[in-house]
Amino acid sequence: MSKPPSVRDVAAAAGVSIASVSRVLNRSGYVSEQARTRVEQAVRDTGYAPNFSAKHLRTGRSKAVGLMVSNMANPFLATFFAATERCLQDAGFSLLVSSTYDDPNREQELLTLFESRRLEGVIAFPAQEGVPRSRNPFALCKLPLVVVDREVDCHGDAVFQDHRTGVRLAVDYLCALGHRRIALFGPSLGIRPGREKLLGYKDALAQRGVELDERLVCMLKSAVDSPEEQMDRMLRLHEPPTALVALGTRILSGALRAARRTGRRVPSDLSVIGIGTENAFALADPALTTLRFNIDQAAQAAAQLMLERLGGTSGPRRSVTVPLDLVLGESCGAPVHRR
Amino acid sequence: MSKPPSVRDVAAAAGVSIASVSRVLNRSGYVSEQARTRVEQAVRDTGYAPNFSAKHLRTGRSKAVGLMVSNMANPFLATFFAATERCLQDAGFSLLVSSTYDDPNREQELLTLFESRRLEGVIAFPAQEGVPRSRNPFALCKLPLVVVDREVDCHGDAVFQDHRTGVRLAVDYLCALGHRRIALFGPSLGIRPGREKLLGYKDALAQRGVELDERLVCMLKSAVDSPEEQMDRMLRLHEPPTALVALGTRILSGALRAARRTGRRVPSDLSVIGIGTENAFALADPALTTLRFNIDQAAQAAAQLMLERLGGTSGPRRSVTVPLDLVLGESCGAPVHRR
DNA sequence: TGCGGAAGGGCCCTCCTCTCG
DNA sequence: TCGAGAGGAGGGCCCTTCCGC
Repeated sequence: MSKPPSVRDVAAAAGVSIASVSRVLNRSGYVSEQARTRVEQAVRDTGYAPNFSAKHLRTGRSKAVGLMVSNMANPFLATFFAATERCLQDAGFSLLVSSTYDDPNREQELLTLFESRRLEGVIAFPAQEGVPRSRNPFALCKLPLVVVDREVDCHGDAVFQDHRTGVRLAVDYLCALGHRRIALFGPSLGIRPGREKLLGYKDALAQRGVELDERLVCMLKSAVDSPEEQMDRMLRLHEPPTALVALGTRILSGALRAARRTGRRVPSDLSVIGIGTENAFALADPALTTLRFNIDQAAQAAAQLMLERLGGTSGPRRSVTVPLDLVLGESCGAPVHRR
Repeated sequence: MSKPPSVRDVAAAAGVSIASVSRVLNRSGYVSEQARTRVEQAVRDTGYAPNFSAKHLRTGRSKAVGLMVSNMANPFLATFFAATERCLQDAGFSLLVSSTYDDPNREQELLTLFESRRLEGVIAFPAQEGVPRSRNPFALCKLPLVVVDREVDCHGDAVFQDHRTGVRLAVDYLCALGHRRIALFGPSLGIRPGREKLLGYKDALAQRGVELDERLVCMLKSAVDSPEEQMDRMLRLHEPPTALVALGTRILSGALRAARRTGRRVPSDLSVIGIGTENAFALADPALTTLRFNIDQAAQAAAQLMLERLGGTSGPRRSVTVPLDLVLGESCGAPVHRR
């Protein structure tokens, strides 16, 4: 457990001053060819690795960015992380990641930790929207910030996914197949993705002249809400839905379970559209028609915005919107009228 | 963009010396009640957050651990990460995570980065086994190390999943249902999980007195290998398999596609067992009988081993083995003889 | 031009001093 | 007079960079 070598050790081994070692390592200033080779040899001999913390203290740059998500077990977030890392590592940045489990206290703590570690910026999926600026840790945080898929009143740049257009396309597709009774299941209206999805649903119905039936809409309020029970309820309506747009993985499997219990088959009795990452539905049979996230695009946009800020770009908030794609499978067909 | 406040600023604001500020913050030494409250107030007023890098430089502890995985988009690894983080954060450690995409060069670079950042330890899923010690970056790395699910010749502690017993249980279950022709699809034999799985398969067959037919075994060599084609081949055998053990998500969906093309139904014509995390197969219909990873257990074991080493435990390598559970669904039944 | 000396960045901790009972 | 509690001064962790030879 001996201490790792420092510049001093390298300088001694190479027979030069520590200043020269630093010059060689950072390729700055004038160094003779001879000194350079001796230093390089000494670095290898001693197994020297420069101490990032000391460097940080001196230069003021930690070369690290924080990523704050609700839960890394969520495949969307995990994939987003992987893609973000790929973008940032070429610029020499490391990524410190942490899950908040949507706990505002944890968000607060984490931002404090990020500030303590003097990270250079933060990319975040905040848990809440509508928190007044004065009590909003994100607004209070002075670090460069990129907020993804949330409307938060703060200085940060923003990346949005175009849930609204995505859902509009999906519902429009079902209308085109002849459906008029289309059930919508989605996440909470408390955050942007849920609100935008509902808007997209309404857009499509309005455009097609289909009347909105509130009984076919279920935007879940908590993780405890049961999509299965809600679907049960809808299927017992006088005019039950002939199509299902289920905008969440857990939501979809719950709703489908209810549908199966009534003996309905996909797509003959019920057309179904889901949402997710590329691999989420590999097992579905028949292949599921899906709204697909463009995760790489979103992550690249976030990383790009961050890198530009870190590079010194100033100016007002910017925002980037990334589309959702409708990928056709075999889970949708024309509606059949039952009695 | 003014510089963040330092202990000096806090000391000035509180009207005490720097040493007293430090004593309050680290609750060490004697501080009067009055001084304490003044310092605490000054910390709030100035928005002071101690500089981790400076602290690290001074104390020699970075309070951070590295995690190296092949690809965070893999749900198993993402869930493992989340669980590891939960264990380490209570002890005040941050986690620096990175994906290597199974590139040994990247592994090497990453270990160098971890050493530069003076991380206190590394938890890793190395890409390769059998690399001689002298050229193995993990053996050469001097940091405390925990290796997960790989047999690597190095000083690190180890966490293993008991693939062998898990697969033995799964195959034995199929044998008990009457199956004798059981197809096995698995990952490469190049790393431990693949080897152990094959051993478990052989264990069960031997125990049940079923002869091993090599034509029913397909351990994929690369991500390009097509499980679909291999399953096709098996289904054209004179005595095709009546059951399928597919030990990978992509593997399973490929093999199932081939089976469906021949008109086989699950479980009447083909019994199926998969492997994965809790949520992986929520959509499968019928519910899939699954070998389930105990990810939390594995992550806790890895974190625990690491924390003990960081706490100063010395001594020889230790290893922990975590079981896989067989979770019954409705995808298995008695075999039907076709002609 | 090429090199070395030295300062300084934020923090912790080891001394040391001072005060009061 | 002495000892215990409280706080101040300063060195050094490792690195970069400004100066000056």
